[in-house]
Amino acid sequence: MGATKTEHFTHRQNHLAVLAKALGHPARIAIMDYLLKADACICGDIVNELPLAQPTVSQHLKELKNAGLIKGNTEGNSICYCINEKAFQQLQSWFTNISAKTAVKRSQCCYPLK
Amino acid sequence: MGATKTEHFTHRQNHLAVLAKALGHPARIAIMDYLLKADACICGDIVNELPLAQPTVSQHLKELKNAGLIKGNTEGNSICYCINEKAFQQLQSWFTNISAKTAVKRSQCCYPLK
DNA sequence: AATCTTTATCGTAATATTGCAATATTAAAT
DNA sequence: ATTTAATATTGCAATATTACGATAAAGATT
Repeated sequence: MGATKTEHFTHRQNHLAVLAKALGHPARIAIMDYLLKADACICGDIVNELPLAQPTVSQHLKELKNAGLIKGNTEGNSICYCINEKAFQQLQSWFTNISAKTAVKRSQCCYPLK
Repeated sequence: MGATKTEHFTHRQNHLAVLAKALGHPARIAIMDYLLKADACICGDIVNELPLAQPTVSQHLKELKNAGLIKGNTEGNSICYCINEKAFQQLQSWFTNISAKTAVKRSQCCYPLK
């Protein structure tokens, strides 16, 4: 026991979970924030922006990259990172779907007068 | 070591991470899917819908509830669940923000000809 | 070539998550 | 009051994550 039973779920469910899981750490949210804040992609100084040791940041970047949320481009001896729009579109379309559906049943759901 | 260093990040970053983390498991995506699929909130039969033992499902529901993503309403000896729209709006607005910003710099970012 | 800079990997300790059997709890039904 | 049904909690084993020091790798600089 202990390992997630991915085989019981759909490919889509597993994929959404992988994306969400990758964003499920404040350091990785902070990385995304930083990539967004900048006007262009970020080359090199992500480590200095975070309150974590370099190996830890490297590990977080790797996880975001494995999930497909960011792209990295070697530029000399440093690496330029930016957000991978496509992965975010998948998440966003799911959220849009949820918002649309919950809006429909908002009034009738869960806390009726009874 | 081993524990997430939440104190180094902003409240907003930690909160977004909590929401994303709660969605970072296929069983919990499946629960959300099921709550969405139904026309109204779901009373009672979530356990039967998932390929996991009852205590495991109960635990996943608890995590979604703790994160604020779903609401549970006791109805006799069963519980009615539905999605908490507000929590999703926070995530969605973040994603919308990301999409808008990445669209702007799409062409200039990360894989220049060079 | 030696050195510096940047990023990755290894190893490891601390902590968290996942899953479930067993058991408890709570309310309905008999 | 017992029994039944639905959900929660406890306890525990297996596995995963987090963090970082030490070290490696790869390109830039001198």
